[in-house]
Amino acid sequence: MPRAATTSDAFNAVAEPRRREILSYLALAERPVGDIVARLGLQQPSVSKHLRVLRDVGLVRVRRDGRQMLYRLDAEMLRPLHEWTGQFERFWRHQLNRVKERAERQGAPEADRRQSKPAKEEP
Amino acid sequence: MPRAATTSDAFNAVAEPRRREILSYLALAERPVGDIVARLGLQQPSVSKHLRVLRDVGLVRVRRDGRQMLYRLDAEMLRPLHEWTGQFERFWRHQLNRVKERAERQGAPEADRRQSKPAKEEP
DNA sequence: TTGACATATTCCCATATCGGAATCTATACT
DNA sequence: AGTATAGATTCCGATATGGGAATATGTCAA
Repeated sequence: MPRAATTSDAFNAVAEPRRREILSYLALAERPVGDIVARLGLQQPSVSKHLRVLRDVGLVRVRRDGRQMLYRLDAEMLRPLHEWTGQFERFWRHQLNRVKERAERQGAPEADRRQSKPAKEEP
Repeated sequence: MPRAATTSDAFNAVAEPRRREILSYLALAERPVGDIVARLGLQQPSVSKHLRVLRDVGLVRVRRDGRQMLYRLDAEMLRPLHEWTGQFERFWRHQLNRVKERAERQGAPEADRRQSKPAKEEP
C-alpha cells in the first residue's frame, strides 16, 4: 500500500510546501492562475496540478472570468487540522517543557516512571 | 521528483492517520511499543516504522527501559503546524462565511470582483 | 476563421511510500 | 549456554507522486 493520495484529505494536500504557499497567497484575495504562477515561480502546468489537488479536497473554489480561472480560498477544511494540532497546545505553552526537563536532569531520577502494564484499556 | 519524504518535516509526518493516532495516544503518557501495537491494531513492524518516522522529525523521544522502548511525545514540532493553520482562523470564525455567501447569493451579483491585473507585486 | 492567450490535461519517470513477511538485535530469565 | 521476549531493520511490490515536456481545451479579438 502506497502513501495516501494527496487528494485524500487536507492533511495530505497541505503536506506539500508549494500548496501551502498557494493557500497563503489566496488568503489575500481571489486570484487568476497567472498570478500564482508569477508569485511562486513555478511552471504553469505545475500550478494547475497543485490547484487541482486543492480543489479536490475542497480547499479552493474556482470560477471562470473570461479566459481566466479565478481561484479563491475555502479554508473550512483547514479547521480540523488546526483543531487537531490544538490538542497538543498545552505541551508547548507555559514553557512546561522547560520545567519538566529541568526536573529530569537534576533530581528525581526515577520520578518519571509511569505504569506500562495496562497495555489494553485506557481513558 | 516524487513526493517529499515523510521524514522531511512535521507536515509530512503527520499526514499519515496512523501516525496521528500514535501522537494522540502518546499525549496521554509515555508508552512502550507493545501498548501502541495493542492500541492501534497494527503489526509491530509497522508501528516501529511509524515511530521511526516520528522520531526522525523530532515528534517523539525514546528511552530504553529493560527490553522495552518507552516513547514519549515531543510536541514542539507541531507548533508550526498549529500556527500555520491559525493564519486562516479568521475565515471560519464568527461565521463570516455564512454572511458572505448570503450576500453573494442574494444581491450584489458583481460586488465580488477584485482586481486581477497587478499580477506582480502584492503586500 | 484564424490566431493569440489562459489554463488544463496527458505522458513519462525516478523515487519514496506503506504493509507484509522474514530476519536481526538486545535484554531478561533460568 | 539456551530460550523467550520486545523491538528494529531489511527486502519485497504495487502505487501515487511532482516536475518537465508536449498537447489539448476554451475564450476573446480581428
